[in-house]
Amino acid sequence: MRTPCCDKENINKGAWSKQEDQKLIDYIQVHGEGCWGSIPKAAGLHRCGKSCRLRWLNYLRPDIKRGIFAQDEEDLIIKLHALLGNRWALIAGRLPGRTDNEVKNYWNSHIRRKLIKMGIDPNNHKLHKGFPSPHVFAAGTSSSSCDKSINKLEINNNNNNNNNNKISFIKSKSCDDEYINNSVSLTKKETSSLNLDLTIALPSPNKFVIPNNCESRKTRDMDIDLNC
DNA sequence: AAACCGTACAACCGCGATCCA
DNA sequence: GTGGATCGCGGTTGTACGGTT
Repeated sequence: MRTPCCDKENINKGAWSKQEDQKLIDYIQVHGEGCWGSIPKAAGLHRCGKSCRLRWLNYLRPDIKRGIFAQDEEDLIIKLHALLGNRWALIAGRLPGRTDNEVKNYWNSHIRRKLIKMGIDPNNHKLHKGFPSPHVFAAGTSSSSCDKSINKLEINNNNNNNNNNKISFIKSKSCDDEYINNSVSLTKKETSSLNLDLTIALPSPNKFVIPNNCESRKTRDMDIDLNC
């Protein structure tokens, strides 16, 4: 049984006041981030450290870009989600000034709905079978051809050999065809000719395993560079 | 004008990973 | 090697707000 992260008795919850925000900002400006457990007491806040961390990282940090997402940001989120699944922190790491919480919210409130409207299952980026007019989202919006539309991307590392890592683009065959798992296996070199330009740095072979369900967190420190 | 509904987003919660004594 | 503390993440909830009936 874990002990609670904070004493529930004396702890504020819910929306932060301006005064609380200012206290946290002032403290971090002087002492820097980190040691979240001790920050509330030191800053004179009746909040738990976890709440302070969240407030700072998701809202108060000076480098946070607020406001609506640009089209290219949205495209990138879709691409990265196809690649990484619900790894919001990793996705947000590729969007300067955006937080994982913000990306996650934007996905759930905007993109998810949009994909569903387009007949695409947001969970696996596949077209729903029998969807009347599959306006497949383009993996790169610059792509005008449906043939280039990539609906799912899988990475397999079957034999723990970096050189043999295969990146499989599950793509729709054409705009009019029913959706088919038309798996195209490409080596890393071959991907350079696609709109989705991927270079993947592998920290170690056994970290480069993305399970099909993308649930495992064992790959959280995988370093992926996308140049889109 | 009031009630209802849907959306957006801030914040919380629980859990696994990591750190450190 | 072990266990508690802390961190970081993703899922979920709560609520404010705008639009519709």
